[in-house]
Amino acid sequence: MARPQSDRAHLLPLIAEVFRDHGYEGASLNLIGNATGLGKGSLYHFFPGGKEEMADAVLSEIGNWFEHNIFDVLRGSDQPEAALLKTLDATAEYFRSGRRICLVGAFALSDTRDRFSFVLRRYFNDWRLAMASALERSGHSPADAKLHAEDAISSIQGALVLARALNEADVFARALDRVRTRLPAGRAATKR
Amino acid sequence: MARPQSDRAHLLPLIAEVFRDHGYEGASLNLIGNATGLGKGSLYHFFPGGKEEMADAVLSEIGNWFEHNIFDVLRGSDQPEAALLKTLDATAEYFRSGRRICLVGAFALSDTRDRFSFVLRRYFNDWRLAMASALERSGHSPADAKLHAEDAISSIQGALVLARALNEADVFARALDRVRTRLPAGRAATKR
DNA sequence: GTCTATATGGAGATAGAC
DNA sequence: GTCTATCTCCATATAGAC
Repeated sequence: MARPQSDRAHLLPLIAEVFRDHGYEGASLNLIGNATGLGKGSLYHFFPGGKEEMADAVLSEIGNWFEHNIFDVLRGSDQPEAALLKTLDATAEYFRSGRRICLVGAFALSDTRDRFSFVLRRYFNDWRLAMASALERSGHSPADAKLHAEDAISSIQGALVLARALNEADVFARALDRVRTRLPAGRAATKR
Repeated sequence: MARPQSDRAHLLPLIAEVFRDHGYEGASLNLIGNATGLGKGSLYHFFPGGKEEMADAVLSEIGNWFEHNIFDVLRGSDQPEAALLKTLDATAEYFRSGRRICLVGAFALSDTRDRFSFVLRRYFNDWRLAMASALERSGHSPADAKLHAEDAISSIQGALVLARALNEADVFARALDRVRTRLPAGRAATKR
């Protein structure tokens, strides 16, 4: 099973994990080399732009994953409430139930923020829009849907911070339970 | 007005701001020197342990600020609901209504996590305990109080992430409004 | 207490053999 | 494609004059 030439896709999850563990600045090429089993020469063969191109590629892959597995599901489903619950499960799995941080969120709080600001903004904005779209179709007003989406996403992000700081992954599970509980309330609010 | 010898307290807010802007790794001694107007020699005079001691001192000062202005108020007040609202206002002011990040949260997501894990853990745990204490005295059950406190703190932290990533400070204001709205609900829940 | 060298290490990045 | 030098730069940290 010959690998296509210049196929760097299989490296991205490995590099992403180094970024998650050490941050952008802390992820040295030595660490990335260890994680991938490649020397610097090979790394620059795959990523001529160096570390910045690696981070770009990693962020792009993360964006694509969410696009396909979360955002598209939220936007496309004709059963928006089922889609919301399904994507929350997928989100929990992605973040390993609170044992894995959100690289995009971490980059937003670090000094890499300016470098990647466009991508960070798009990631969270797309997430908010997609979730709001599902909430609208489940009966919320547009304004209400946006607020609930924002609430859900910041609850998730905050829980990842707190779970990591306290070293209590359960914090994330409890936060996700609250998100699930609050979401369906929107339909009732509209019908009330 | 002679400054006491070896008084490094006035440096801490300046150094804290550099850490907030550039992260621990990104905050070089050159940047810190520029921010404080001191050369490296002077910096090592005040902080013989170098950058790590600076970060320790900064985290310690932040911890003290929250201890006095937030945690003590929450624990000590005989008007717990007023204390909750008052400390939320103080929190909003501290984070400049979403334009300033939480250094402790940022450290929790970066590779400095291990180095400062004890302090990070204590900060968030004390916050949770203090808020839960006030919530209990306002009528929540102990378990319920802990959950509500955890919810409030992760909402705040997540909103700081989101506000920074989206470059929309309003996200933080809206999150804090939701926190305020949810808190008093606890008493009703207990009486129900 | 402040500064200007300076030491030393590791970072990102490149060159070129294989 | 992969590797091993090697380059250059900037980081932390130190020494010692003033």
